[in-house]
Amino acid sequence: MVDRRSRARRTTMNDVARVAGVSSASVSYALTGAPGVSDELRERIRAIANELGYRPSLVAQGLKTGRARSIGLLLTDITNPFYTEIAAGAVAAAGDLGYEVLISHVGLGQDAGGDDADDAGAARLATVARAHIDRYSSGLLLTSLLARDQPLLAELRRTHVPAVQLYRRVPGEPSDWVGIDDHAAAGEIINHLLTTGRRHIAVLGGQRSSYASAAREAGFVDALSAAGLQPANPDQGRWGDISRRSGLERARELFARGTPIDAVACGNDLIALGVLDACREDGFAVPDDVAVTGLDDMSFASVGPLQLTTVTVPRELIGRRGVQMLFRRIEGDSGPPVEEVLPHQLRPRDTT
Amino acid sequence: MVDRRSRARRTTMNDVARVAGVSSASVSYALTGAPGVSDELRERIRAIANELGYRPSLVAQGLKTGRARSIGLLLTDITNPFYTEIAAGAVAAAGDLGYEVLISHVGLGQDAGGDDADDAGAARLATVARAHIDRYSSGLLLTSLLARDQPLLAELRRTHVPAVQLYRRVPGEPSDWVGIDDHAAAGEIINHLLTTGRRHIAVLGGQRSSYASAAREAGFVDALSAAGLQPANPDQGRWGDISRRSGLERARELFARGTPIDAVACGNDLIALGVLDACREDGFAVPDDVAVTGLDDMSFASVGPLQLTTVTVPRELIGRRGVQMLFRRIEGDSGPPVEEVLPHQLRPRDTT
DNA sequence: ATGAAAGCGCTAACAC
DNA sequence: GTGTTAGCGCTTTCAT
Repeated sequence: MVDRRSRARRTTMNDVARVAGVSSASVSYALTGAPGVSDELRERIRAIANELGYRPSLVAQGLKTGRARSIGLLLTDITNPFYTEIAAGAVAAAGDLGYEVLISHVGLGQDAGGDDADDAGAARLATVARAHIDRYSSGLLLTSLLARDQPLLAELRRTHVPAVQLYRRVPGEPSDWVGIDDHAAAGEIINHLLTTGRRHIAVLGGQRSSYASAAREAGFVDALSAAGLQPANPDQGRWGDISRRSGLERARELFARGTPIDAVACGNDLIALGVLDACREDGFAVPDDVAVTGLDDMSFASVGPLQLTTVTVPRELIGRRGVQMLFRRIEGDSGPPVEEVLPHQLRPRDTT
Repeated sequence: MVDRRSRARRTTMNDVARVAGVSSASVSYALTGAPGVSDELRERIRAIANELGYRPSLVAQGLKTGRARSIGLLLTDITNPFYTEIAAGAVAAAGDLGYEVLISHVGLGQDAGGDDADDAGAARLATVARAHIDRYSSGLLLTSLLARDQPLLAELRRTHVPAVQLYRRVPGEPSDWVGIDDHAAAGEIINHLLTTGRRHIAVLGGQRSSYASAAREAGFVDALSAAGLQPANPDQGRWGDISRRSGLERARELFARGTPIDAVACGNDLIALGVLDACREDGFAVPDDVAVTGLDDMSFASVGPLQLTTVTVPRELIGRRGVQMLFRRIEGDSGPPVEEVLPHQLRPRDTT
């Protein structure tokens, strides 16, 4: 085996036991703090373990206990700063609880491609999730779930794998979730746009099968309706990926179509940045010719000359609360699903 | 045990063997594709495994083989888009090779705080690295190493844990590395600034103990010297964290000091964004009053009105190559350390 | 207070 | 071609 040759053998609990002249059970007791050894022996064993540079094998421990003492955080796109800010919060909170967070970048397929065409995305996500489970992950933090991921969530529930959804959620699944009131947030954006005199507002949302995106779209449309208006662009143009590229491409189309437009309300910040790219490309002045709004307030939404009007959400807190909710489940709480709505706030800046 | 109660028992290889009426060895052979079973039996076993929803325990596999078939990617700050773009490349490349990438956000201490004061940072990094090792990670991808992390690198070498350094590197350690020619890149920035008529150039670099930051600082200074100039700010003002906050704070100080300055050359993009924030705050026009340059070309360095002059580096490729280099080592290659210098390119944009 | 021993679920000799 | 078996390094009864 390549292994045994290339890798120096680890110091094991048995090595420690041998040197200390005790059984491995005593070593286990001593090191884990369990009762069963005298303080004196405990100290002696600790010293020897230390001396030998012993570190317990988390793999053996995991196999024995069935738990890895780690939680998995699945990121659809690690390149999206909004989610990495959530991740930072999650890691900090888990650290406080003595757990590790192992992050996976799911990649391709999820936020890309058509709305339903990509079962590949669902499959990939499920594969990554199962890999964490097969490593005996104590629980899963899921971001960016789409309707098509419902079977995965159901599987997790059936197999009693603790999981909480962050930000996005699959409707109808009895699962814990932390996020914001997307419908309200979107409404506030529209009202702000209305207040500043905009009337020809195009809507560039996320994926139709994303609950959050759908809620935002509805929030945009409803607020517009309340003012006797409707989006300046047709329904099918309103859905797409929540990426900068998609924002750019859809804005180009929108501008090329020549429909009169004085604002673009985007489903998230990334889309809005793409729209800003398109404005620059096509020579539209923001906000004079056209206003642009985002939603999320990721940190790069406001940098120097770039000052996107958006809705800020407590990113770190989402991560922290998610971890705490997950912990309840890991510890055995089997109460009804908790859905926690965190506060958001409109951030008017320079693009409106 | 909370475990066994709350979690349905997994289907094991033994379950499959029992149902198939064969030994677990045959199941193992059948499923791993090893010889030792007839095609017929193999198929039957596969079908049953499938039927039962059997998935091998990666933990048991790991304990047995000593390898987890996963690689660990340590990110100092998952919130820094430059590194997440590298991460995306690494994940893609590892996927091609049938490995998983488990990402850790090291957090606090690393890129924050003083230069040496924070041994806490080194300790935290080492802890995270060891956690991966104790999970039998096949190898480690390390980013953002500082001089103080040399002991960790030495430990990895001693214990034969394959590791490659991405972008930053600890000098003097015989370890694989992929990155760019920092000194040259910094020089090109200065020459560009000089060409556009700037003469009072302040330098806002990264940490003194970061090899890359030091090389860049030297590149800045050397290019300035070649033109008979020197940085407009004193040496001690040139070092700091590679964060937006640090850029903002140091720029404020710089501007407050009142030294005549017509350009700020930053050690990376994040610092430059902070400087841009300060310019906006203090009413400095960019580039008319002052030019600002970055280094890295992370994707958010150019968005709509934000068009930072910087040096672009092949981010995804760094991740990909890193994984490939790591693989050589995992497969047993024990040749001399490889240092791969990837191309970079000046990207003049609107801040100069 | 301490030790012996039985697994956790898998792989890899080694028998047959 | 197929089965038996001995661990991998731990935790945890159960004896002593």
